Amino acid sequence: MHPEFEKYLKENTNLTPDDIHHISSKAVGKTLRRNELLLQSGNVCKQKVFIAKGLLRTYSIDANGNEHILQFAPEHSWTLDVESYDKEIPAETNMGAVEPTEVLLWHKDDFNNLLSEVPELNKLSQQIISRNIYYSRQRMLTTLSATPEEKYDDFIQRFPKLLTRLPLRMIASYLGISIKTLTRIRHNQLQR
Amino acid sequence: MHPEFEKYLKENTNLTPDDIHHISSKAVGKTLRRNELLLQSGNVCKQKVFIAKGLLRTYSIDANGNEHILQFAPEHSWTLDVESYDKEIPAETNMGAVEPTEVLLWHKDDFNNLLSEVPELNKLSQQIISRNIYYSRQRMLTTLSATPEEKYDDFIQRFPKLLTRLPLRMIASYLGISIKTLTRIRHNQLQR
DNA sequence: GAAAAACGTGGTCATTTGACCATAATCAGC
DNA sequence: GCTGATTATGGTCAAATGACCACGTTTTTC
Repeated sequence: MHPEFEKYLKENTNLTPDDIHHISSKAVGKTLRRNELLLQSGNVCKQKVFIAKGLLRTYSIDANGNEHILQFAPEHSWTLDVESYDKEIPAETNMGAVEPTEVLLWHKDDFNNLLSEVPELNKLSQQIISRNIYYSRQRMLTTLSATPEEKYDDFIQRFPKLLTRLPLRMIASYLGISIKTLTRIRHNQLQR
Repeated sequence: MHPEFEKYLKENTNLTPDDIHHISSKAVGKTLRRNELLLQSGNVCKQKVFIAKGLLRTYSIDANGNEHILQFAPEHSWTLDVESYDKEIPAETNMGAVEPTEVLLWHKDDFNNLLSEVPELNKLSQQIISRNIYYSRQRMLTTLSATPEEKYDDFIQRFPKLLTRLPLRMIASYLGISIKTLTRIRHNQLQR
């Protein structure tokens, strides 16, 4: 049904084939073109999103029109605007495709049913939440303590596969530094 | 038994007096002097912490000896090093008292038992986790997008009561700006 | 495959920021 | 209440950073 997703579950959980099909059967697939939005600021995030292929980003736009990227979600990861999803309030962020992307979507009600029907899915879900918490903390610490160059190096270490798929300005936006600073760093690193 | 804590639960949950006493009975109280550490980097965080009175901070020290503050936890809030607590691995952060502080501590096993025995406590716990997630996101966004002055103003708005209890250098450390920048901002704001 | 859009880099310059130091005021602890 | 430690502020200066602009290259898109 959704082969990439089933492969992901097979590799990352102890779910039975039956459960996998059950979960999979509640999902709706969607294809996004480059730059297409999956969630627009002001709308409520009503779905859990699994990225089967491609790359999404979550970002917000400030008063000066500058984008600030909160998250990248590549294939085999999940994303959503938690607060909007939980509280059913308008999102303050946008979610868009960095490159052509295929996602699976579950409506909140369906997913909640699955969570109570399938304990192993619940466990996976908790794991993902935990990992996000740990990483957010780490990211905050890096943001507070590292120099721009250290942030960039950390990014490369952590997301080596994203490096070539993202325009530099998005990396800069994710790291909270200007693109000028980033090209300067790259320039200096080439010298060595 | 622990009047501040019981007051907190009475005001913030629907727990029955019996449950409240039950939860309270598993807690151990501890008094911290100013600057005393509750958790030291390298040790495992084995307890959930409720602050009955006073103010804790969670911070890490970087290679240059600079402190970076991840969290302030004033009275009637909870804290812990999540990753260390969950995985039972050494913490990379310190937790110390900013001012004389009284805390309640629950050992992990005891707290887990309480969570399964008392559904309403579980609900509270989930709420607290959710709020932390929402706030972390917001903080990251502010950190990425705001000017130092905006960060400071945001801090005042969000934690008006902490302003007078914290040395400026800790606010600067929390905001990720130098104390020099902070005094400059304050100087400018006085002029107006 | 051609036109248009997006991208990475570099130059210049003004501004912001931080490091270091000194000083006066305030606070903590006995 | 006194003493020593901590704190907030300000000066100076160097370095880092960002805004703006231009240009050549690469990538999209139709």
